[in-house]
Amino acid sequence: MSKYHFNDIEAKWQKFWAENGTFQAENQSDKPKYYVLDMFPYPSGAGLHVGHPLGYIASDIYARYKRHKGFNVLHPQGYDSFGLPAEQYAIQTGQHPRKTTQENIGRYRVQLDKIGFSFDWSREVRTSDPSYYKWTQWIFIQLFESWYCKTLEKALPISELVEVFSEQGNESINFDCGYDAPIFSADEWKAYSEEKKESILLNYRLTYLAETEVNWCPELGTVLANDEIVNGVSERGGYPVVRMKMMQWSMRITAYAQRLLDGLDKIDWPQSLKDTQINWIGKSKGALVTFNVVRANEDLRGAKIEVFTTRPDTIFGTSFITLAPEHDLVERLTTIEQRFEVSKYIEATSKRSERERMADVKTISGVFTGAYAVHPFSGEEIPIWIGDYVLAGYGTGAVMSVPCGDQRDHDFANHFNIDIPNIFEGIDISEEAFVDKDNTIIANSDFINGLNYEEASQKVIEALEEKNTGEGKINYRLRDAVFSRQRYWGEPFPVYYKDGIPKMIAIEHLPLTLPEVEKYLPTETGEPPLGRADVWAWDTDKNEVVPNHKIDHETVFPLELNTMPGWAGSSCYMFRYMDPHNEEELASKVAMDYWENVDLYIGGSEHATGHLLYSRFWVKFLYDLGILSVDEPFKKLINQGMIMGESALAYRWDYGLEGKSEKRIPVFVSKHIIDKAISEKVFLKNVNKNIEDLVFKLSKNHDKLIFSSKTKLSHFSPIHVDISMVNSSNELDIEAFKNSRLELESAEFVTEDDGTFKVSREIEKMSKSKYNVVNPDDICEQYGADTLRMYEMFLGPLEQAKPWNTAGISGVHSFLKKMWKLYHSGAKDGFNVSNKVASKDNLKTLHKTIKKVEEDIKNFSFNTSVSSFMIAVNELTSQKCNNREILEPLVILISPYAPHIAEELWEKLGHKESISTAPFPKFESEYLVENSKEYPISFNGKTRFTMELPLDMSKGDLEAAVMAHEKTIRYLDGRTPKKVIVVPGKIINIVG
RNA sequence: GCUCAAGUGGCGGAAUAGGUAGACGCGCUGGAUUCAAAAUCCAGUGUCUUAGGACGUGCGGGUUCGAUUCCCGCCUUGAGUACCA
Repeated sequence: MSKYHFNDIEAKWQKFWAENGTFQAENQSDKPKYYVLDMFPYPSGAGLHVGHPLGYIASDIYARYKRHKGFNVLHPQGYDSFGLPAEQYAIQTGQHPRKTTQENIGRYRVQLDKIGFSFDWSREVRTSDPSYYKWTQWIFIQLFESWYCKTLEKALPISELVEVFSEQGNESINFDCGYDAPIFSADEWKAYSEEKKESILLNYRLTYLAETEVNWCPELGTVLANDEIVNGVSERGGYPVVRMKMMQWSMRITAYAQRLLDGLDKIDWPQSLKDTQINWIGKSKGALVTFNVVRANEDLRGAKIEVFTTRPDTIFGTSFITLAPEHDLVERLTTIEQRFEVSKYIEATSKRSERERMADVKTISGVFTGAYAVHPFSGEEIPIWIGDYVLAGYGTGAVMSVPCGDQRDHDFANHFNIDIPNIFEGIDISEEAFVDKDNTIIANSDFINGLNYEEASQKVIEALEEKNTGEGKINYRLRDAVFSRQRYWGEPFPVYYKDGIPKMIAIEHLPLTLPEVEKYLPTETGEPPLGRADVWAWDTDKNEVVPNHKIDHETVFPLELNTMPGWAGSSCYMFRYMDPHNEEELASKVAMDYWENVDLYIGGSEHATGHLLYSRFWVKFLYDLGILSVDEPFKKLINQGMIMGESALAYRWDYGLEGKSEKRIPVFVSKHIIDKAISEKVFLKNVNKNIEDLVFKLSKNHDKLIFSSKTKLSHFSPIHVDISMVNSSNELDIEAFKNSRLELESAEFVTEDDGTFKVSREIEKMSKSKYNVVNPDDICEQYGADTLRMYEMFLGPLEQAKPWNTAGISGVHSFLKKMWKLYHSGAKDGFNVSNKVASKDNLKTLHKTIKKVEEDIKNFSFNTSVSSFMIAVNELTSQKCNNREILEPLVILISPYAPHIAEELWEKLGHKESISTAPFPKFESEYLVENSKEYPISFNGKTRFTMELPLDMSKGDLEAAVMAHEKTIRYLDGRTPKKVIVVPGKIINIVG
């Protein structure tokens, strides 16, 4: 009987698919389209581990399934190949990031190919290719040439805005995007200098250059967007981040805040991910209230402070106003008497890093400005304070403090002995603020007494608008996204500067390719790495890049030195796949109209507030421009869970040995001995004889190893051990471990009585530094790609995080061997499939499996369909089934999961074409209700009658069958049930 | 603190419009085959048991003929978010 030689089979079919372009998608077809996409990988130097392909396997199964169902499937893959790791490697080694990136891509491709994905590689994109980033630059220019009209709620060409300005000024323009434009007339506009016009327009553009407060990471030498910061440190590397002002390009994503929220209703994404985006956008409804300043510094009288509040109903509880330390008015507002205190306070707060400020939310700090503002309704004078609990970046950077209704205001007022007026009916606010707005009845508040939150808020807003001292306002937490990075390995901006005004390079001259530099570090003067390029100036006559020394500010101008952030290249790549070689357009209209958007997108949830938000923003923008016919990039999204590594830890005795590292012998103690010492509180040397020997050895080296009844796990340091040195019983290969690192050569090991050394296990993220990485290449080599694919699915639900456990793979592997055998048993020399008519049992097994597998694929419940395959093959084996009628559809069923073995068997079954588009088998319910059997029907413990019921009848059919006997079924008290639910042998539900 | 998700054998996990709990796999036990091993195959495997059953899906209640599933209150774990006025 021929054996299952998976290595040969897999190599054969991978070659076949590549040579025949089996998975190349056509941009025109009579078939319906389906677009399946993975989040493309960043090709890191470490290569793939078994966790990376999880999502790719799932999407591949779905793509292959859809091909069987008669769809024209687009399933491309590419590389997100600009980014920090390659650049940092370049800084360390001097190697060009292009080179290392290319090498890494090469390694990725080999690894991916071994797993047998049905990617259409003819459509591959790389974000660092000039032919690709040409279109990233092109989109940037489109954004620059557009502004967002709030009246129409869409982006419009900036040229139309210029027309309006020169015809009627800007008074009628509804912009409302964080820029208070000074009003000008048409005549004034025409009289402005070119420079002035440009600087005004810059405030309207969807990408704009502005002095913004940014998150500067000194270690990385670059600014970071909000989503690139986690817990106050950089996401990559965990370096501190400080806030500072810099001239930066920004993306006006805030213009799209509402549409980004609304769009979530139309797309099929996990609710948790939608929640994350909703939270990030952070819409809140409230009011803008203007307080007039009185009793301030002489020259500031009559100034206005705007505050944003979500609780306009509590306006009569305002007993002070608090400004963020960074607020514009702070310096000018402060009275002479308070000037010293205030500047001291501002200096102290500015020194604190973002992280310190976040970590230390309990400490209340602030300072009085000496100034007062007047309450818009009561006319009372209210003190103006400064406090760092008010954030400059949210709302207006100033709040009306209502200590009775907000805990932070309450704490602040208590701390500084400020009045806490009570405006709530029957509520005691002496201890803490009353924040429950749903149960609020307002009191002591003039015209809103007795009203609830809803009514009072509305009345206050009406009154504010009437008095022209405020208005209803919706505020968003979302900030505009900083788009400049002071890095080398990213897309260059297609921008040059003429008299300090940014100008776009004409589209026909793109791409503007990344210049060569000698070093990848910032310049000595603190400019970004592109400041080192010698050939980085734009000649507006020749329309090309020329050496810097030719800059004359007449026809040759300096180019932008920043590059674009990582998310620039990933925001629209899904459209480039539709027509990746098009040199005239991002993709042809025909291709984009045909493929529309991604039907199924699979990737990690860590991109919730980055890529997945920015991508939606750019797509909505391109939709406004009429370039795209869809305004969401991804119809359905699935977040695959992470596959975790199972780290092995050996415990090193460290207690009481601090500071003696130079002469210390590392001593490792087996896990069970430690556990025993801890749980039984025994002296360790009583546990195991070889500890005494060890103590003796150590004492010669003037160290002492003391285990006592007070031994704790924290007295040991867990050291990561390479998982290849540990067997499935958690026993360490001591020799291999000793030889793995120089400092372990002399190490001593306290072993179990049987001489073994046990490690403990911990589930952690897979990473090289934890020595817990499992390489898919090894698995493919040992078990085959089909086994890897099925096992990764079998591990558990797709969305769930789960540990990798190589031990379990044998079950899936032996299933494939059994599957192979099904087609080969009985004949000495190989393939043995008969044309006999299949038995009822055979057909039952087949159709049961078709039903289950198709349901599972539709529900993305791939783990359970692997179980169904196993059951099917076991049943067919014991039925001695080798009928073509059964085995041919069976191999199609399994081909999305295990495509190589399926192709091989398909060929052996006599087919010339690839199995990939063979029609998916049809489920016939008749085969499942063929057999029937006598069942006793009983309820309330008593047998009532027996009736003949089909073995695998659906629940509904069973019910119907019993309903026919309805009259004979009675409760013990004689009532007749309305509905009877039955499973074979038992009545299980009587409703009546 | 807030939001969300999840707690089922030794392990990964099945099963929810409420209806035979523990599918399937790993592991373990016994057997066949083998000089032996690997591989393969067969049987068993939630707990207790007086062998008839009894008890079992984090804990405590509730609804129901019936609850892993629904409701209320806890506990635990994980994820996200965090002075957002």
